Amino acid sequence: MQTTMDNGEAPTARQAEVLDVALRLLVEGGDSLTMTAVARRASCSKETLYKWFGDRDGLLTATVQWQASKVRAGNYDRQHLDAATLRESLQGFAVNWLSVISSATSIALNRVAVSHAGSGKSNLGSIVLANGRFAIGERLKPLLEAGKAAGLLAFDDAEEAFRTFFGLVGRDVQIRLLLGDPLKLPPAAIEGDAKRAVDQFFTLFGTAGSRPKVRSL
Amino acid sequence: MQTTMDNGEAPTARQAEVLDVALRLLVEGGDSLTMTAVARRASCSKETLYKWFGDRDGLLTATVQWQASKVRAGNYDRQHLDAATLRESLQGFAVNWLSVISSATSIALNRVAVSHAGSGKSNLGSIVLANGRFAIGERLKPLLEAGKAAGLLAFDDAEEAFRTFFGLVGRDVQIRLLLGDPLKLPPAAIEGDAKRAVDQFFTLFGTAGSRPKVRSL
DNA sequence: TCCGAACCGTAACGTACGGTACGGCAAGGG
DNA sequence: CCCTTGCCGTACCGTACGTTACGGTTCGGA
Repeated sequence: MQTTMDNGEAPTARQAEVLDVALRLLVEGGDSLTMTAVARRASCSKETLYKWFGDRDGLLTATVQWQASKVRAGNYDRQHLDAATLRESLQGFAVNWLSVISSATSIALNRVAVSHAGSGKSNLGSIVLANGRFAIGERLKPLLEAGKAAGLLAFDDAEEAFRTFFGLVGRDVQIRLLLGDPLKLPPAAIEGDAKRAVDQFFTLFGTAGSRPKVRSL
Repeated sequence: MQTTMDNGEAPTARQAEVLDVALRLLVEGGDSLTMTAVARRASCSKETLYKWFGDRDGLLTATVQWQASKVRAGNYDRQHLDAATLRESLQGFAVNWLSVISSATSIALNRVAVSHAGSGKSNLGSIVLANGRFAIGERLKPLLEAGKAAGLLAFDDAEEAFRTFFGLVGRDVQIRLLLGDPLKLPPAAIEGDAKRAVDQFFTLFGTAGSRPKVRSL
């Protein structure tokens, strides 16, 4: 018999319950996710954990994918694109991204994925990368291309433009949080940062018709 | 008796040898740094390790500080500052920073620091942050202030300007590398990224007299 | 020459945790 | 009613590793 979750099947309600417990333990402290702790907190037996997830890495992988499946947001594809809606969409992306990377869950998940990328004993890093950095890239690039097609943006390579946007939005936030900096990002700060980043992005890549009134902060 | 390295004293030659071994093990794989492995590779006894560093965390801390002490670069403080030298200095910073964060040593160190920041059992995160992100900030801000005083840059808050510079230079590089993305940054790419980042920075914060001829990439 | 300090090498201890085995219980199906 | 299936709870095993202990060697200084 093989484990229940080796493939891409959705977890059952009970399994989701277990994964939520795992997520909570991960947030509480990187290494407090032991099989025994999960079993106790989820009121299930270790035998069940091993049947469902194979081993500890399997549980970790399923947990990361479980969280990823919860975060996935809708794409921004509009028919009508003018400067205002483009700006608004970009700001929405920035707010969403900053909210995600500053959340306790994301920080915990990225920490464990970074650790495992170092030990090379699983591909948690790839999973987090695919559902974080690359997922948002793939969702944002069509918007950038649309902006370019509408004459609102000017760039050669959408990937490069996105990477600059990524840098303007995230700056030093993620690495500081991962390293334990007690940085606080209340909603107001996120909103302000997103607006500044989008302004700066338009300063760099906007065409004459789409420039902000006020220059960078 | 207390451990030899509880304070800020410089390690002896023999201790430096041990710390280099620890560094090498850290690079080889996050969790391959065991006390036994260090002792064997450094041809020293575990007893000595414990006498010198107290415990495993002490050894880790000393290792991180040892690496930090090797990286420290000179400040860029010139008397004469024109647009060209400012640009050159910023580019130097960017090249240096990208080289550091893409080095195997830095990646390994940041990984272990991130892990420990999650477990909260030591302050490796603070140390890495202080010698990385914040050290470069403190070294760069005087340069930015000088640029502002010389009428070459315009910004309200040097810290905010620096954070934008940080984002433009690093973009997604550090998180991708930490998560195991097989991203290659050959010297030519670093040079190109640094130039692009500085160009963009001048587009955002440069005054009329210091703007680049070519707009962003 | 003798002594002690520093250090090497190795053996040993304690523990935490991943993984397995097994007994018991409840539910559903023949 | 009985058998199977799935699961809980717990006890257990093996191992890896941090930490300690100890015997043996080198070396400098009295």
